[in-house]
Amino acid sequence: MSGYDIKQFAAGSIGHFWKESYGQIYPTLRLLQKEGLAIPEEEKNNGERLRRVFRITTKGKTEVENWLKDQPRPEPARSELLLKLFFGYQVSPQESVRHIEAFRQTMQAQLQEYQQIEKQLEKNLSHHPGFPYWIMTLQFGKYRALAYLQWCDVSLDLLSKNNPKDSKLENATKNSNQQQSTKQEG
Amino acid sequence: MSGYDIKQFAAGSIGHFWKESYGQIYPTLRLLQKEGLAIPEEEKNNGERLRRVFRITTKGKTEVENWLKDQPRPEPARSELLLKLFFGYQVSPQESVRHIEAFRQTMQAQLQEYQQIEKQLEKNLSHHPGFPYWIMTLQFGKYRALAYLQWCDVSLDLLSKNNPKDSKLENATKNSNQQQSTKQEG
DNA sequence: ATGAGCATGTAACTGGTTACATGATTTA
DNA sequence: TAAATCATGTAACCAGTTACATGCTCAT
Repeated sequence: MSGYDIKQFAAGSIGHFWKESYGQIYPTLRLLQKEGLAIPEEEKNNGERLRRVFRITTKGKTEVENWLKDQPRPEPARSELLLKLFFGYQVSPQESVRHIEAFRQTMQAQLQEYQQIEKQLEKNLSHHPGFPYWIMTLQFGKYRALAYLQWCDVSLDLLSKNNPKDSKLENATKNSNQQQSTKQEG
Repeated sequence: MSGYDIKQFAAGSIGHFWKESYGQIYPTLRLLQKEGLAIPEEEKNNGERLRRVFRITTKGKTEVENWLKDQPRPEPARSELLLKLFFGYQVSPQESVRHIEAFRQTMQAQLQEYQQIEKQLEKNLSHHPGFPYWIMTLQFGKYRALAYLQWCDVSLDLLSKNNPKDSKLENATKNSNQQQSTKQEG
């Protein structure tokens, strides 16, 4: 693939749990070449656009396999949302409510996206050997999104109990599209 | 607080979703001082150890409040676990099973830790205005851990169906402490 | 012709970790 | 007396993003 291809592929497949920028991809491609893990194909320059396509070497493949077997590093825990909620008592509770509601919407959107991708996958690639693995990564996102949605509900509840002044007002005033049930099929 | 204090406090409170290193803390403290957001107290040097204690200014406090109100940035999505699982079909399925089992253990440990912290909090700080906010951040971790545990179960199931050769062998051979039920009270 | 998309890349910067250097005090 | 912990900090490095520069091609 070319650097551009890699970016496109990543965005359309692993995009919901991994992103790469060109500033990372192009220099890395050079590095892989220098280390003999990838080789450039003959540049298809004749008439067409310049495209620097790389191909993985056998050395590169074994390197990938070893990397796949290595224990993955844990995700660095850094949630700005939780950080702001932790100190939320220092400002009005509405501020925390706002954060959680925004987060809730993001999760709801994510969940729907996952469900759509899953349908597409099932329709088009259910016989690919990668299929169960791809489904797993999607399920991961779905389980997480559902859990977060539930958490949003109990947290909003907790905050409104803690700050009963606006709870009636808010319910009457707002277009309550966050009042939807969280219960869904896994 | 001093830089050391901040590190200690962070580890013991927001530690499960935010970490800071000295390499970050000490230079930042200087920066805050230069910007008038924090001022150093008189150094308690007399007889005792050198301690550079800082205090927040009123300007600093309003800055904090504004920051608390600002929408938190979304967490950068980068899961090495999912990345390795996504390409898992390129190596033996046992490799993916290993990753998931390791992850499962981590989540189980995390869940227990959260539950312990929650008990401690309830015992000692249930009347602090911050209490509901701190509970919320803990609940976040609990909901997530439970969801991940469920995901581990269905994923291990999926992989063993997909690769039925070892499923019987494995079940008989291993000390199956991962066979525990995931069902727990939220 | 104008803008979207194809395609390459670099430079500056930001955020953050790790390793190191130093030395006092407390505890086993 | 050895190790843990208190306490300060810096330098080097690593990972990663953002903004920029360039220019072609294709569809409207």
